[in-house]
Amino acid sequence: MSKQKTVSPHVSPQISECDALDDAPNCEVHLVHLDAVRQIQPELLPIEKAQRMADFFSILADPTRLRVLSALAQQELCVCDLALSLKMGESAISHQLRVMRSQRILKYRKEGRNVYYSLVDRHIMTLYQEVAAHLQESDCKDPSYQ
Amino acid sequence: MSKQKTVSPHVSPQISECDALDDAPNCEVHLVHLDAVRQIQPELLPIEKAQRMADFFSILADPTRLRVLSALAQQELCVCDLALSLKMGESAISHQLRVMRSQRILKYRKEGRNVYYSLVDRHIMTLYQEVAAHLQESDCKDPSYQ
DNA sequence: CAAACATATGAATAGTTGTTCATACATTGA
DNA sequence: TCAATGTATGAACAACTATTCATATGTTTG
Repeated sequence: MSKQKTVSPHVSPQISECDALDDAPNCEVHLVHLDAVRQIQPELLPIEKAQRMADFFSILADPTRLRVLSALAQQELCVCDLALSLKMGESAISHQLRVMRSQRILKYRKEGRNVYYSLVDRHIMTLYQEVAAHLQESDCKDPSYQ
Repeated sequence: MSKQKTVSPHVSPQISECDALDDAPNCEVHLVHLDAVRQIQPELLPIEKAQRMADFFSILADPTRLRVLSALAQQELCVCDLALSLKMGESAISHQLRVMRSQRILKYRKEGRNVYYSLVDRHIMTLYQEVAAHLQESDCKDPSYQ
């Protein structure tokens, strides 16, 4: 994660001459809604924060990791338990566990030659369940929500 | 999205001879916790569902899309407004809007030659805020939660 | 100590993603 | 109708991701 991509490497030429937005109202923009653009500006998620949030969501954007989480939501398990449960190689699982460890989603505990993983907290599961509910809804195409 | 990757194309050879897990307790596994593996099995997120959830989280796993959402959380905006706000090309924005439209996160409304986008509902923003809170917490490294 | 085992890690590969460029489509106004 | 404008889209490219294989590290047991 934390893809460290060059932050906006190419600003589009279409707007590059107009980047002094905050203090240059004499900008030669054609027909856009400058008032609206200025209004939302202060609440706009800054790039750095957006990147951190995206990194976090990226963790959950993988079916293998979600399945691991669904297993660990029930009880702590070691790598080979998880590999057997998901019918995947232990190396693949270990790699994914490291990803989740690095974002403080999982913690681990060594006991002999086994390493037992578990969830850091239930926060993730709340998200997990909310999205499950959301998907259920949109499957039913029920427009009555909100 | 919906990467249509071949569902578990290569089962690891380490466990391939042991895939009749549910009804073959005479499996020659070495030291794993077979009882635990069996316990969690019924609650394990199935691959297909995991894939759909992952697709959904993928939408939120991009800083540009998160920034677009933070803008549209305030008011509906047309493509060029968003492009100007984020200082990005209109094509890039349009591509991202399509992604979010396809997952029913955004809806749009045409008015003349402008297309105004807005959030389908506030559900997404709830997730957004929960993750923001989570990141705040883990920044502070406060272990008192849960 | 050596062998077996559990896990971790690095390199390599195939697949996916996001932006750009070029272009097409649709709407408006002259 | 033609030119200008706003948006959409396809192809191409670079960057990133997840799995696999091979190997390394550390632990237990004989």
